[in-house]
Amino acid sequence: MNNQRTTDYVLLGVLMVGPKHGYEIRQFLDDSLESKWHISSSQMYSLLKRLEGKQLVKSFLSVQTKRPSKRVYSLMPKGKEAFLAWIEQPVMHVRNLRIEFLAKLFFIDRLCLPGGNQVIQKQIDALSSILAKIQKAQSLERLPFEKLSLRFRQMTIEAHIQWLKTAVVEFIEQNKHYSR
Amino acid sequence: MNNQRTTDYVLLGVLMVGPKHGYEIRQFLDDSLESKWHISSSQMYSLLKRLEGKQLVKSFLSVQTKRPSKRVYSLMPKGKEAFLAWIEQPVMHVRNLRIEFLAKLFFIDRLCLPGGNQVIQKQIDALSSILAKIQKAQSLERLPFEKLSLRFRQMTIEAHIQWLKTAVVEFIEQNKHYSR
DNA sequence: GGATTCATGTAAGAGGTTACATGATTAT
DNA sequence: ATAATCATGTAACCTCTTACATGAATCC
Repeated sequence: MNNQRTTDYVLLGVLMVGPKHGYEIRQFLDDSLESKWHISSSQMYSLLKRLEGKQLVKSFLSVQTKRPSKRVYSLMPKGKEAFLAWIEQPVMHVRNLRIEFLAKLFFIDRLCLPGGNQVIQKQIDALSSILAKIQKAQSLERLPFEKLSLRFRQMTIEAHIQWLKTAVVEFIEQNKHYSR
Repeated sequence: MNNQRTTDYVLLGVLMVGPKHGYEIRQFLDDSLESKWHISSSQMYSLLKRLEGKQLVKSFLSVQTKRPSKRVYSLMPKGKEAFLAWIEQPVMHVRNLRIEFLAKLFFIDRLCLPGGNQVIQKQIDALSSILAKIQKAQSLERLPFEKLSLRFRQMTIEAHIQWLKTAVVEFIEQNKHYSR
């Protein structure tokens, strides 16, 4: 239901580090994004093929003598563009914030991408505008159950915004020395 | 990705109100759970068949002269049991809390089920124990990114618990006159 | 000698979605 | 006349998962 192709972008992100074959991508994900991003290997292989079909990625077969041949994937310019565009665009479904936004922050950190503060700020703005709509709806709503439901969203989003603000302070400030 | 059969329970819940045919169930969901639970009609019809296969629900065909025949579904004892067991059991995936727990509260409200306070309290307890694990992990974690990730979960769960506490006060207290 | 690592996949299925088919009746 | 309502479904597709196949190499 899910993440409308976020997995694609995660794969592109892993290839931003450098060319890798499937098995290596999997290891990378297991090591670094372990708790945040799990992917079944069968799905990963099929996504890689699809990404190649879309020309976001290219591959060559590396034949080895003592190990099975492996197909090494690397980013195409179009893939890099798509990845960077994804990083900048705020997550619009609150439900996906944790998994998707954390993945973005992970790559900003790992790849030392510039503009991390802006990405976080954009996400704060996106959530703030959702929050404003909810608050408006709350003031009009009479039914107690609906109010309860709206308050759930309100309180959740407020917590997310608060967290994003701590992220600006602790995460990005700390990484200033990387990006300079 | 999703809700491991929560939809089944929502359908059972709708039938708790009384026997209904598919189209009516759909109308009920659109009217009452609109924003909280959307289901495509094709999926609904196939779920109803599956529920009947599991003996949670039974049906008969009601032939009409001026309208297409309709298949009217009603709850079997086994279905009622399964539904009530679902209501009592707390949601264990924080990600599903909003959609799934709100659905439970909706039915508690609509069906005037007793023990609403207990259901909320159980959910608070479940979240509190998840929170405790996260706090333990936080104290051991050194990597800044992992800490950030854990704090996201911590802050989200704290907001949910706070919300649940307001739910006890506003929602259930108000309904005391129903259940007595 | 047995388990694990390396490496890629296929097949089946779960749980959804959208688009479409059907066809009468009733409201505008 | 045409649009919406009533009523149930099929077909195709999407994303993702688990289970399984394969087979050499290396670790213990």
